[in-house]
Amino acid sequence: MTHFPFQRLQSELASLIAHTPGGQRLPSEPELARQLGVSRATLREAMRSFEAQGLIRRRQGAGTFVVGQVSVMESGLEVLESLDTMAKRQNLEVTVSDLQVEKMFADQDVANGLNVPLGTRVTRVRRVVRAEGRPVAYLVDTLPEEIFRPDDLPTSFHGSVLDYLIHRGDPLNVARANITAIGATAEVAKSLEIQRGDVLLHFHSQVYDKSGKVLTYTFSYFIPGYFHFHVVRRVGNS
Amino acid sequence: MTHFPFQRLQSELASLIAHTPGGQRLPSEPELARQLGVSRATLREAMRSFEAQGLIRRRQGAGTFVVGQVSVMESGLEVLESLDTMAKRQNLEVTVSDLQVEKMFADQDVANGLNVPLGTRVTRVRRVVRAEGRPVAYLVDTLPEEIFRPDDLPTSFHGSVLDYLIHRGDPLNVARANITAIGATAEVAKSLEIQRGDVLLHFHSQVYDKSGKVLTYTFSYFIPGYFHFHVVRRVGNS
DNA sequence: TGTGTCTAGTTGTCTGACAAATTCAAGTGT
DNA sequence: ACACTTGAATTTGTCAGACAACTAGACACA
Repeated sequence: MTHFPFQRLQSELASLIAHTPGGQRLPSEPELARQLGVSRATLREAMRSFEAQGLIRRRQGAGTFVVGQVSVMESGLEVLESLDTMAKRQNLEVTVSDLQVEKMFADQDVANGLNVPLGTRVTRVRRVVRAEGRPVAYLVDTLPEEIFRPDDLPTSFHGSVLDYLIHRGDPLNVARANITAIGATAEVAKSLEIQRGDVLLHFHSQVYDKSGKVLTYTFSYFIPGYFHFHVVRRVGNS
Repeated sequence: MTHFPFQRLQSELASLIAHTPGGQRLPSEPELARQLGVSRATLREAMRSFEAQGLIRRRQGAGTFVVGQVSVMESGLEVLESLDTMAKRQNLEVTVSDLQVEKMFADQDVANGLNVPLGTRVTRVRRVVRAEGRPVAYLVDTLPEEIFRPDDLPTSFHGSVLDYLIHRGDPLNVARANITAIGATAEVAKSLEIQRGDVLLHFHSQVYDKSGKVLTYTFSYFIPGYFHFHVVRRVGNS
């Protein structure tokens, strides 16, 4: 039952990748196919699934490389803090790239997320967070323009909307984060320099002020392995 | 730059799948390849990545089907409750299959997770949770044998270790859950009837009693889309 | 009614080939 | 000595066609 080439192949490939140091090149596809006793087409289908898991990276003309893991960022989800402060707390070097700030009008999704009428003027901030030069997270914040106007950007703005609001003294209260796992969409894949469909941890969250109004509506995409998110759960004794 | 066949193909395939009702069959591979203007080999590589996202399912000899979403289970992570009570709270029908209870000795990972010496006698409970007949979660609980012995299983035991401990009156306190996204391993893929490498939400958690002792060490794997996990985060003003 | 068989259709895999991108060393000119 | 060009070798990306394995439905038969 389990002797389909594809499944056996995945098993052996997983082992090979696990036992190969990060950054090192795998044998070429024709060579690997010969060693594992399958055709190149079948091998490539299996490779595709490992690429989607972020375990390998293929470059035409160069070869297939095993990606190694790096230092992780640890965070308890009960506390709302930016990636930047999270990184600073752990003495990790992170940089921000592809910072974009733009005006737009609320579509249905944004209107729902921010709890504002359709077509409301909003500001959208996108950024890619990198650790050790590689993209590790992609963040998209959307705020009502009355909260955050692109024009009054301080020169010190480094991309963290949350840090900016806190520093500005806004009366933040709580955030609600929805957590799931997804495959990367085209837009996200491009920003994180991965393939469409690669596995990502996804937060979809809102920050409320003390009056219950939504201040920001945020999509966060994290490449697994670089982060350790945890949460403490209390027994529900109703 | 973006006109490589594979990327354009993924885009068009995503659209096709999104616009096809759940449960319906897609055109055959030769037919689709002809329509989209690519070879069948390239089409299959793209298909593989969508299968890994759980959007389609292929059956040799039958065809390729898009999987429709079903009702979701909603849960706040701050409260520790079993999947069963979560489902009952929402009037959802869930069933348990492949329930296995076995004795074993703690390996390095279990010893760390339970904070016990290597080789300690432990009990492991595995089960697959199904909604509407399809697997949606795979749970592996590991407990010291002094806490839970396979022999004293009540006949009413339906798989939830947590419910059992609570009902027995154990002084549970809190749980700590680590959250990440992973590709399915061979074992998990088999249990959840998916492909190795398919994207999953993964919890890796410990339940503590009031004295700080670890009662259970649990691995949970959730197929995305069936669950809505959320957590409330408070602003960290130290 | 039930059962086995046949057949057309579909996915799984293989083979061989060529295109496109990368790398690196040899060569060339200044 | 140094910068640049060229070209061959290597590697991944894509293609075409073929056959095997499997499925579902139609059909004949008891």
